[in-house]
Parts: sequence; structure tokens; C-alpha cells
Amino acid sequence: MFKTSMRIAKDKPRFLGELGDLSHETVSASEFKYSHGNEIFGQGEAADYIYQVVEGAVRTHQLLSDGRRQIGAFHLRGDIFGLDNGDVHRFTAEAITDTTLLLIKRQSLERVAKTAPAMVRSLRTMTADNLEHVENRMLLLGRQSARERVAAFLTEMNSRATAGGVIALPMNRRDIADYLGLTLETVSRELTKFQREGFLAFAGTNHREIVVLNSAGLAKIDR
Amino acid sequence: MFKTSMRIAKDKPRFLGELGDLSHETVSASEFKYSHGNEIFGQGEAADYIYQVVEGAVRTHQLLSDGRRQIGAFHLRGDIFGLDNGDVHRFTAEAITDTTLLLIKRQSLERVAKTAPAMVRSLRTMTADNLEHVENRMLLLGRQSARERVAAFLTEMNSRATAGGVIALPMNRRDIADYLGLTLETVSRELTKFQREGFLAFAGTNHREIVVLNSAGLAKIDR
DNA sequence: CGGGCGCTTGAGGGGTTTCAATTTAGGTGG
DNA sequence: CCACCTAAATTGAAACCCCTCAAGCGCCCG
Repeated sequence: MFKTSMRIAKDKPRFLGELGDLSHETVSASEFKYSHGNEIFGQGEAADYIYQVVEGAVRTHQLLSDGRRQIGAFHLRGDIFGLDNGDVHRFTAEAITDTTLLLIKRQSLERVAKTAPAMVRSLRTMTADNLEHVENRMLLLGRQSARERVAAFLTEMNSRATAGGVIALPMNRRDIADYLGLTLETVSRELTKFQREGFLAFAGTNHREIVVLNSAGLAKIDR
Repeated sequence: MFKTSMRIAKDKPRFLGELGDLSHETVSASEFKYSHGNEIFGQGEAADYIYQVVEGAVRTHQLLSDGRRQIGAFHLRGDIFGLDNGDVHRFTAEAITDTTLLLIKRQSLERVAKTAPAMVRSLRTMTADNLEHVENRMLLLGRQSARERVAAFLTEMNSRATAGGVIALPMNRRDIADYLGLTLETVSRELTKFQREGFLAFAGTNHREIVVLNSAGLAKIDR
């Protein structure tokens, strides 16, 4: 794990995106690197920071005592996470690949928020988006079939993680399965089916790169 | 639908509970009655109010185009709902039984919040609790068995809706099923099994009144 | 080049759903 | 107050979707 500390001013928003643009104050932030598989924060730990993905990918999850896992979300380049809206994290966050994160002290953010209403609105929006995502997930996990779930996953990733028309999946089949409430075998089978049916094609050799050929069709399967 | 309007002062909190206690300002609120099965607000409508259950019970749900339904939450006496954290409702809310609600204009609440930090904290806490509930639901819907789901439901209701040791369920089996991501038949079968195994007993004649005989056992099944 | 991990694929099994019938409870009107 | 009607809940049998267990393949990395 590697650390650099810095000070970010309004006119020099290194990567804070929305937050940096909106703030007219300085926000203290620092960059950390996490290598493949390492924990960023654990369930139950104090939520002192919020995070933004500079490079890489992150997964958050909850566990049952016997090891069953539910992944709550994947966070990709630019995504902000960790605003769990409480003082304790209810998920564990791990780096999927080698990942660089921007850490922002929650305290510092709240101090700035006092004088920057736009920042408050921005934080609100992010929390609302977060909630909406989780609520849609509930419908998917409670009421959709394996085929629909995988179609939904592809549709989501296709709108978030495409580079040159290709989805480069940072996560393995087990991660996808634990995100969708399925087994990795079922995910694999559904992907193969979609390929045979012409909805997608595998670009790379390792089956982690997917080209969606019929996104409208997939969206329709998802409903 | 019947309406009475009123003005609620700090020292006369009619039923505002937390909110009334915390506020040092007046909040304009009004009471509405909804009869069994009626819609309180619909998915996509503007979220101008927040609601508190004075009497009765409410369910919120999302629908798929073919009628599959996922219930997000049940709201019982005293519960506050509708702080969807956006300007549009993402769920439809319906009265399960004849229900009396307290409506509070969101605007009015935000105005008061400006001068009452305790109110802000209270609203935050409620939103956080809301999010936590939804997140736990994700784990249940994605990774738990029917037996575990029903045990979780009974554990939840046992801590929320008991009167004299008896859970008086306001909702029918289909509502429970749509809450747990199961079919009503599966819910019925699991309840019968729990009865045979001595975890619970049916109090009334209509199987809507349940006495939990071994709450520790049920909690253990839920994990 | 060998080992291991990730992914795919197959066969079989099981938990939940689907379809269907029966029982029970509650409401209504004669 | 009872017969009737309808909705709710239970119960059974069969089907099905997804999971479990297992084997095989290919790619990446040491």
C-alpha cells in the first residue's frame, strides 16, 4: 500500500470530479494504492473517509456466517463510494484489481459543505442515486430470473465500463454471481447462451472482454 | 378519504414522535385516512410530503411490466416513510388496512431543519436506517433460503408489531411473499413447518395472529 | 514448460414454483 | 341466524429452474 498526501484547491481539482468542481473551498484529500484483493475498509469499521476510484475497480459486500456473500456494488473509475450515511460501514470494500483511490476525510467534507450549498446538493444526489441503485437491486434479486439478471448486469456494465465498444470486466464470474444472487456456473451458462443467440461476443481470449452486439435486445430481456 | 388540517407546536406534539420532540419550531401537518387497498402515492409522482403512520399499515412496492411485484417495506404504527431522498417517489405506497396518516410538507420540514440541527440529525438517522434496511434485504433476497427468509420476517415482525406477545399481521400471505421474494404457497408451507416444529403458534382463527414461542431459535435460523 | 486458477460444460439433484384442489374464514343479504 | 359467496390460506403433486458436484479445457504466471 502506497500513500501520497496532497491539498486540493477549487481551481486545481485533480480528480475530485463533481465534488471538486462544486466546492469553492479546499478539501484535504490523499491518494492510496491497493493491490488486487486487498481490503479497503471492513464491515463495522468507522466511516471516516469517502472514496473515489482514480484507477481500478472496487467491490463491496456483506457476508453470512457460512461464507455466502452478497456484493452490493461495483465501483469503477470516477465512482464515489463510502457515503454509507452512518458512522460505521455496513459493507466490506475490496480492490478487485490494483486500484488507486482518492480518500477524502468526511470531516473535511462536512466543514466545506457548511458554506457550499452546491456541495450539499451534490452529496444528496449521490446518496439518492446510491439508494435508487440498491432499491432496483431488490427488485432484481427478489423477482427476476437468471437470464434477466445477467442481461441487467450486461446492460449496466455496457453503460458504465465500455472503452471502444468493449466491456473490460475487472471482476471474475464468482463476483458477478455474488452480485446477481446466482452461482458462477449459472452466470457462465447465461453468458454462453447470449453469445450463441448473438447478443454479445467475447473480444479477448480470456472471456473478460465482452462486446454487446444487441444492447436493445438485452435491455428488453431485463425489462 | 377524510382530511383534517392542523398546526403542531413543539409543546403539543400530537403524534409526530421523534420529529415533534426534536423540533423547536412548528411544523404544518395534516391527517388523512386511506381505506384498505388504496394508493397513498404512486411510483414517479412528486415527493412533496413525508408520512407517519398514526394507525394502520402501509406497504411500498415496485412492479415489473408483467405484474411481478417486490415489496420494499411495511410501515406500521409510528413509522415514518416517504423520505425517498429524491424529488420523485420510486415506490408505490398503499394502505394495507384502513389507515390514518400524518402528512408533513417536505418544504415545511426543510425550513424548520435550517434552524434545528437536531432535526437534521434525526432525518439523517432515519434515512440511514432506511438504507440499512434495504441493504440487509439485498443479502436476504440474494442469498438466503425460503426457511431463512420467513424466519427473518417473523423475527422482524416480532420486534415491531407485537401486542401482548401476539403478532397481528396486517398483510396477507401474498404480501409477505412479495416482500421475501417467494410465492405465497412457500410462505404458507414454511409457516406451517415452524408451527409443527414448535417455533410458533397461531393465536386467532384466521392465521393472521402469530405467537412466537422460540424467538432465539428463529433468529438463529435467520443467522 | 509445468502448475494453478478461471471459465466452461455436463449430469444429476433439490428447493421452490406452478398448477390444482380443498379447507377455512369473513361478509352479505334474505 | 344461517345459507351463500368470495377471498384467504393450506395442502398435494408435478414440473422446472437453478444449484451442486464433477470433469475438462485454456490461459496466465511463475
